[in-house]
Amino acid sequence: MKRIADSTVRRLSAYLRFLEDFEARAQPTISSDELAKLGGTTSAQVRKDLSFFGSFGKRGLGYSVPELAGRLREILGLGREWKVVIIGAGKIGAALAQYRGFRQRGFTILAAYDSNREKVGKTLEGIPVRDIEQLDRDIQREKPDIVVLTVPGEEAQRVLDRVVRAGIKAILNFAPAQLHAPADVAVKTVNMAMELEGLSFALTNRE
Amino acid sequence: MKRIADSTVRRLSAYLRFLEDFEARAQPTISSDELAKLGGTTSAQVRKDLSFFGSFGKRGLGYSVPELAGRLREILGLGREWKVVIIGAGKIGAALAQYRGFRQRGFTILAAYDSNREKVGKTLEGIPVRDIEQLDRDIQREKPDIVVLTVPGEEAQRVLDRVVRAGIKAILNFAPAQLHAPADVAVKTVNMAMELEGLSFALTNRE
DNA sequence: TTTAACTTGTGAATCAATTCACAAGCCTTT
DNA sequence: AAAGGCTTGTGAATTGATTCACAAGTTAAA
Repeated sequence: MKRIADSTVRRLSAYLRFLEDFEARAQPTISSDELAKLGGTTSAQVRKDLSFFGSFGKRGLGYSVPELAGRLREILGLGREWKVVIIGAGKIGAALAQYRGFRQRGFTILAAYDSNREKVGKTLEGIPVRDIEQLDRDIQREKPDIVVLTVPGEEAQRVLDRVVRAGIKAILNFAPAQLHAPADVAVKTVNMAMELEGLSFALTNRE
Repeated sequence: MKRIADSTVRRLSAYLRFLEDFEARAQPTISSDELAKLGGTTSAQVRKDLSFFGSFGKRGLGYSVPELAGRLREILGLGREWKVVIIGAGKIGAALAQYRGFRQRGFTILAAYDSNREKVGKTLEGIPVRDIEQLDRDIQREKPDIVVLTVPGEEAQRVLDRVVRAGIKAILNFAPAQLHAPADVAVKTVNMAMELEGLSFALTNRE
């Protein structure tokens, strides 16, 4: 299969969100133009994005809302449960642990890990906090699919190396660090400082 | 000035991070190739990124670390203080309020706002939580530069419209919603669900 | 001085993403 | 059954980003 651009996947994700709204309101069909308006893009872009995966629409009519939603869930791999562990039981870890969007989309948080003995044994928004020491063992046993990193920047690469060695293939990183991973491991980084500096740049360089 | 791509600005931000490490270690110069390796890109990319803003290096030698760091701070608009308010004093708001990276880079959090009377009057990690009702008045008086949105998705657009009307030109959005704003308003959205679905896609569509 | 080893800055070339534009298909009305 | 109004799917064209490749400048050593 041809390599799909990251930007395309993000848009598919957005389309699915809109489709779910329409599903809830029982609207039967939607056109590429409607999806485009909602997503701030163009109808050609919407059709091109979908065309990488097949042709799901009816000329003259548009797309069946439930059918397209189903297809997108399939494409995005949302038909199954993904098991997630959070490493770092700080404020960000806590915020993520209570985030409903996780569960809603089939992401189950198994546990959080921390090295702080104060936190271990307690729960974080109902999720057990375990000792980081048992991480490797637990990965063997529970086979999580995704690791969310909310550790300090200095530790992020070390933890990443460790979970990659244990077989993890997908990482969502909130640590402010540039991480390096093998090509077969998907890493997404959310870097607040970078976003803020993007805004600072935009405010500074206005024509 | 020619339009600078978002990806370029993000890389500049990354380069600055590396330069600060080198500054701390008092290394006097650095080459585009070293920066590239750290940032997971190529030396040509580094030089091209910088070339949009001038020529800061010395052939045969590389870049003076403190000079280039200074230039990048200038380009990114980090020479001044940016005033930030957080709207939504929930878990994510709390996580952001305590995030040290903010202050470190000259972003001062003035206040958090919430509609929940329970929270108003208290503090969030040392930051006062104010009634959302006084937001417009406070924006007039304190003139914040950046608004961070951590409200529920359904409310995000309404709050955005409101702060835009009050004159805000930069918004960092954590609500899972597609926001629409006038062209002269910079909006950056951090959408956890989208990142997770990106990982789900990557795990699903592995060749 | 001359030479060798580096490294920048930048047009040109390539690669990638987006937009255009239109034939082809579907539905409704007459 | 024909016409009119929509809307898709997709090659082609365009626009944008990245990579190539090399002249030109710098330093250090001989």
